[in-house]
Amino acid sequence: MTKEASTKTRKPKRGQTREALMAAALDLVVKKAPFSSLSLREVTKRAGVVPTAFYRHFPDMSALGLTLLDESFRTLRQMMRQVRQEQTPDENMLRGSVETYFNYVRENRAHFLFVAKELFGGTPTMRNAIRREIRMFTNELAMDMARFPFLNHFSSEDLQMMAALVVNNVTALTQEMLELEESDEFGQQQVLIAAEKQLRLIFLGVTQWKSSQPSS
Amino acid sequence: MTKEASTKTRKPKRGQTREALMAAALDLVVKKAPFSSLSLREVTKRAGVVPTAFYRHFPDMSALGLTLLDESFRTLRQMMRQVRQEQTPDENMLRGSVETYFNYVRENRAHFLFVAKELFGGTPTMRNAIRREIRMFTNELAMDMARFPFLNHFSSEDLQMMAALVVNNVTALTQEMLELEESDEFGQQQVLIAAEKQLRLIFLGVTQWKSSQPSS
DNA sequence: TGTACATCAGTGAACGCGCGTTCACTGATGTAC
DNA sequence: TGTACATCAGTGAACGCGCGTTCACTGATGTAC
Repeated sequence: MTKEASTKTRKPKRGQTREALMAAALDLVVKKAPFSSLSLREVTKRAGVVPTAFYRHFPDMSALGLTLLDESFRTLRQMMRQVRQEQTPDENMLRGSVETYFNYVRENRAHFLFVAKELFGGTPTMRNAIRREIRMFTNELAMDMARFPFLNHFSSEDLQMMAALVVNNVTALTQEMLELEESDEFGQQQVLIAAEKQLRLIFLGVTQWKSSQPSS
Repeated sequence: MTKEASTKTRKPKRGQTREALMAAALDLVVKKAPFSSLSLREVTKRAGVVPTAFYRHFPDMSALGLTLLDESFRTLRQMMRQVRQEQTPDENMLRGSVETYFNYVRENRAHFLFVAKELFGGTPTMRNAIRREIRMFTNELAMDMARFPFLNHFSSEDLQMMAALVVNNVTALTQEMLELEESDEFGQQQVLIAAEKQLRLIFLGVTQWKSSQPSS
């Protein structure tokens, strides 16, 4: 009984080693190798603690990985919702969204690199978790599209297909952007311009699709 | 002098362990982990030779990797050229090419899995080699497109952009297909249908782009 | 054709190393009364 | 407020293991004459 009441003044200082471990792992992913090939010992070394300290915070490396994954997508989801709510569905929306998104990628380079490297190289658990998130984005985008008058007469299969097309391309362009040096401003600008053009072309395809398949 | 003439009856039996090593590595990539996380010892164990035998054929694992990469792309390039030469640029071409390509992916699952997993997780050397190949496909596709009357008035930047759009999507769909179980015929069929639709939509976008930007 | 020799592919023992994980420990922080 | 105790985060030694690589070796295959 007293135990339940005694949680008043707890947890103020906890968790800073935990954060150091997560930061160390992310850091190593950026400048060395995919997360799945990092060793527990090198992560703790970079975090400045002894290897055994790791177990005070995570049962094993894969738990750390899933925590990083969660962290990566939590803020991304938030950002995406914001982008989609603020905009109206025309070409200005397109330019604005693309810029907002790629700025976010640049500001969260480490997290995106982490995800990109695990998308194919990670454990099955990791890969499935990432694919689930991407599928979720695709579904949300399809649902958003369904709300727009000039799109809402498409079948849900067609909307899914279009959303997938957009997400596939943005994913590919994100990977392309991550492959560039952080300092390569010109290259990054090029990717951004290409992204806008490609999405504009898809947008045109969608309007044309509308007239060639007026209803489903 | 006699030495040069003496190469008559050489090399008939050589190289079968070398091939066993390559097959073993590919095999492990399919059912276990990305190539970059395989150990020399497990590759030799699966190939049925002692670890030191490895050095008779490759200086190290990364040399084996680059050989596998070369093998993966050599046959793919060949197939792609054939596809592109046989077809005419209309919607039938699209359906036929997509089917031919994805059949090839299914028949060469191991090689594609190998490449997909290294595309982000591999060493910088490996990643660059893969990206160079993909860029080459994009360039060839852009050049092919330039030869068609209804496309040849676009700027080369626009053609590149369109080709990149196609290649990005096919790459993403290939990864999606590889993520499915080999036995999941239904899922594979779905990806194929989605691929056709998406490319058709891009095709429509291209015709529309033509009229909205009549010349560059 | 027969013999002596060179080349080559695969062997097996041995090395030092970084790995994940266990354990008993220490000292700091929080809690009860 | 002061004291006795519990909880907790980090330590450091130790373990057995798989790793890449070295080395001297063996026996088979190919070559010269």
